Amino acid sequence: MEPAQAWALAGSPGARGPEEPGNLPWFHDQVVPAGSCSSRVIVHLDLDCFYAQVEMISNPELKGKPLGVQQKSLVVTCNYEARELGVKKLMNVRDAKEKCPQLVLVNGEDLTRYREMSYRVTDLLEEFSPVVERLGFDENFVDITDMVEKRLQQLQSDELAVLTVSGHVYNEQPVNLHDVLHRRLLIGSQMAAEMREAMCDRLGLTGCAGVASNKLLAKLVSGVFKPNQQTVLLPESSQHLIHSLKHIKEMPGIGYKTAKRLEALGISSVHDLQTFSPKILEKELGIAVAQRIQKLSFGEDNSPVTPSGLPQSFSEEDSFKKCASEVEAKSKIEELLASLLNRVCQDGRKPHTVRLTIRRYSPEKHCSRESRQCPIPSHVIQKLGAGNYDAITPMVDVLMKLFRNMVNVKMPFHLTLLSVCFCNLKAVKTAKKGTIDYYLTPSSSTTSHLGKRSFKMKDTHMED
DNA sequence: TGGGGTTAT
DNA sequence: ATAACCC
Repeated sequence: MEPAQAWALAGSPGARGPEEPGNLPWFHDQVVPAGSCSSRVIVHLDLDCFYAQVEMISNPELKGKPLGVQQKSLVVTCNYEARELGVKKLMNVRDAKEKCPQLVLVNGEDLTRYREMSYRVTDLLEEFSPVVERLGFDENFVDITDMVEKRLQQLQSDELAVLTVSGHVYNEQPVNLHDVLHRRLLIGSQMAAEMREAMCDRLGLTGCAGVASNKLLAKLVSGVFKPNQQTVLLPESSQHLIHSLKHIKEMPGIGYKTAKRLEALGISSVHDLQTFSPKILEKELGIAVAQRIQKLSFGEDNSPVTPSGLPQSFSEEDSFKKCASEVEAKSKIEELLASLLNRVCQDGRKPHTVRLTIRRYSPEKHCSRESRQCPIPSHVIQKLGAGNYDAITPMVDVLMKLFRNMVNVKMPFHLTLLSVCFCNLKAVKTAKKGTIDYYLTPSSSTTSHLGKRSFKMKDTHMED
């Protein structure tokens, strides 16, 4: 944990800082009436090399050694010991071994344990505020505006005077305790520290946090001090933060494609994007993208933290060098399906749509995927859940129809990826107590709903 | 380049 | 159904 920073008190009487407004007495509330300003406090939490951390928890003997997590021929992530020896994320296994012959590799193609730990993190954060948005398996946004406001109201004026930051302040900007926005962000930094401490104490995980007034800035600032540290951004430093990006591709929300198109327009820096003609940008990218990314370039992002809740889809995929026959494809699809049925069973909800995705081999060309989807026949949906053994054969039949719809099996083909996705998940009707349905519904008594992420109990005798 | 996810069109 | 984005 970082030591309390000396400049946390830089806004005390006598210290420099932004000029005090008028003749306001110390700690007099500012002109912005409570509750009437729409400024938010957002925290972004980002676990350190998440897969590697999970592996080190699974097998503590790996701790202290350079560790990489391998999927196929890639080291998808690695711990900090490995990074110090030159291993990078998404590095080829051959290059990684060459750089670091002592590198220990574990296979990370099965995401089950990562997914489970990921949801434990989200669940923990939801104890602080229900407004938690997941981003991948290892990042979460939390909107703590309301909690911060409540804590500030509780504070007495003598406590306000000694309010301190937890962790770093971006750009070493002095804190002004007279500024209500600063006060709120400091409380936010303390709550972020509490979240990180809870993650460490209860799950054994370390990570970074960023606290700012919107998602974009919180995410950008969370990565400033790594690993296992946190940073708060005060509003006066937001321009400094966004201009610290060396290229617009580093802006979250500007991906590979958009960056390429912007580059074709001569836009490569944040400043280029800020000053580019909005009209021309709208014509090139469409009004929606143009307006959104140009706002991003100023550090403006009004997108809400959208609670993720339960997942919208479950998918499993496998990539390989070559799949060129229908029987081969069928056996791979059966494998993917077996794992998926287990997951769907545990979730408790039922998918109403299934999708099959393939990637065809093509030399050089950027890999594009094709997919076909269809409703799951209702009689198959009903077979989902219990042992789901009766569901597998009809599901494979459905999937092979989708397969033959995409791939002409009478012609030679060469696939490099297969993926099966269950989506359009619907809650299983829960029969009301006392009704006829309650006593006739077969699955309701084996479903346990302990909070949001319910699960199916393993076959146990049914009482009650 | 893996094995996932989301939203917009 | 695809394309873009995120990790």
